[in-house]
Amino acid sequence: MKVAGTSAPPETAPPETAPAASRPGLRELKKQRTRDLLLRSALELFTERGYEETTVDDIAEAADVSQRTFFRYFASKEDAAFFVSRLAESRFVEAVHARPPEEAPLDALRLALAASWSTIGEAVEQLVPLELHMRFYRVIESTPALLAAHLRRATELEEEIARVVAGREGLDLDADPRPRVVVAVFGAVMRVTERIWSARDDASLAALRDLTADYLDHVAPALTGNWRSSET
Amino acid sequence: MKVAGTSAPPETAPPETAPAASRPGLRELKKQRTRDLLLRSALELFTERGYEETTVDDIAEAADVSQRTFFRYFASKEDAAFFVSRLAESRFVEAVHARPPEEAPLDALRLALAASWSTIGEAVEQLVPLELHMRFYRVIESTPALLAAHLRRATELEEEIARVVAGREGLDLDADPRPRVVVAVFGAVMRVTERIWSARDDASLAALRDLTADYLDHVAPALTGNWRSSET
DNA sequence: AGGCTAATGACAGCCGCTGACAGTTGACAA
DNA sequence: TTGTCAACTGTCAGCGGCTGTCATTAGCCT
Repeated sequence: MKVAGTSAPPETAPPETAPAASRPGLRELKKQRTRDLLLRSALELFTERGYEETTVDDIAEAADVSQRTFFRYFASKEDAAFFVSRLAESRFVEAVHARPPEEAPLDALRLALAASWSTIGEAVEQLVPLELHMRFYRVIESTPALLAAHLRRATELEEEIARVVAGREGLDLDADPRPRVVVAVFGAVMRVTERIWSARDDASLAALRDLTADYLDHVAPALTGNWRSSET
Repeated sequence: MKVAGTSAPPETAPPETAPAASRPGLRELKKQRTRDLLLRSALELFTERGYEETTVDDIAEAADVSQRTFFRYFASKEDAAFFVSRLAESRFVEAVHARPPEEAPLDALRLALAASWSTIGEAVEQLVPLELHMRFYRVIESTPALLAAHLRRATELEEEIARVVAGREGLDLDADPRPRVVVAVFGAVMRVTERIWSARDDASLAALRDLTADYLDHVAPALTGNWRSSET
């Protein structure tokens, strides 16, 4: 039986890193460096050997710290794996917020996505090479445990976005099914796209962007009646 | 690093149980009983104490076998948790297969679902009390690790159904995005429904059935333009 | 009855993860 | 500068999920 720890685990983002901006300080700098090093070491090992084949000890050793220290920076091995993704997702959420409220919900989501690609790319690059992050997506798709975690995180993100959409439209999220339904549909198409993309050769962000745009165009036609009477 | 075992793990369904039908035999009978007992013990403990709070040792002890034996029947703790779900899902897949090919894809999925509820209920009851299975759904929704696994399994199921849909329509699954898109949309609505349902009081199968039907009616309206100009 | 083989239990060990404790090292004031 | 405090870290021990190994048990078949 696992009990809730008395100490505060990092979970998603270390809250104590906040005052770093005011005045870095040698201590904060070292922490930042250790975390970045752990992060890069982890992603590199994951993409080279595979996620399951990489032990936390391997990562810690690559970053010259103890295994215990790894777990002081990341709540779990999985937490480290999705650290960069969290950044990217928050950019998308911001983009949705920024959409003018007169746009229809599904359009707003599409346009927010289109607008945030470059921002996402830049944000990722601050942390790790963009190409490394993109390659890691293939590891996610091909590793059951990671894919499962990815999907769960995706639904959490969808809930957050559904709240934004409901707010835009002035609706009660629990009374009206439509916000969650549109967002779920949007998310579903995104995940189908990710999957197809990760199975292909071109692992670039541009390829993902284009494929996503293409698939989103097929949502409406795919839902209407008889496919055989209309052209592809 | 985990290595692939030399022995064959059960994974999803024990393949050696196949010849049981020809002539049960005392051996097969005992195996069946042990597996059923492990399954029920697991689900009961999961719903009573929670999934994380139940160790495999607890389950094994409740079924009077060693922990090692548990892992001979189920590939993992998670595998046991979803054993019943697998049964239910296979019934749904069969129902999709049975739909007349002239129905539009989304209609076929809806009608297959509507047609399979009772079949699913019966199939589940063969294995464990239906009410136990329904209660366990709430555990799934409230346990991150289980929810993640559930979502991953759901996407695998969607891939299978997408193949069926593509077959019905005579399309190449990898060339035409529409089969995967409809199925993904359908699945997305299903998961939203499950979530809402599990948060409510009425944990009955009938409640899930009605809620699902209701939400599926909202798919088309939710995707079209301006919500404020049309009624809820 | 006796041999064959599947099923089981007992044991050891890996890996993810956590609590506890002690040692080290920046931060900050006297 | 120096001393104190708090933060960061390493070490160690231990739990739970999971697997390989091997000896033992128990159904099956002649």
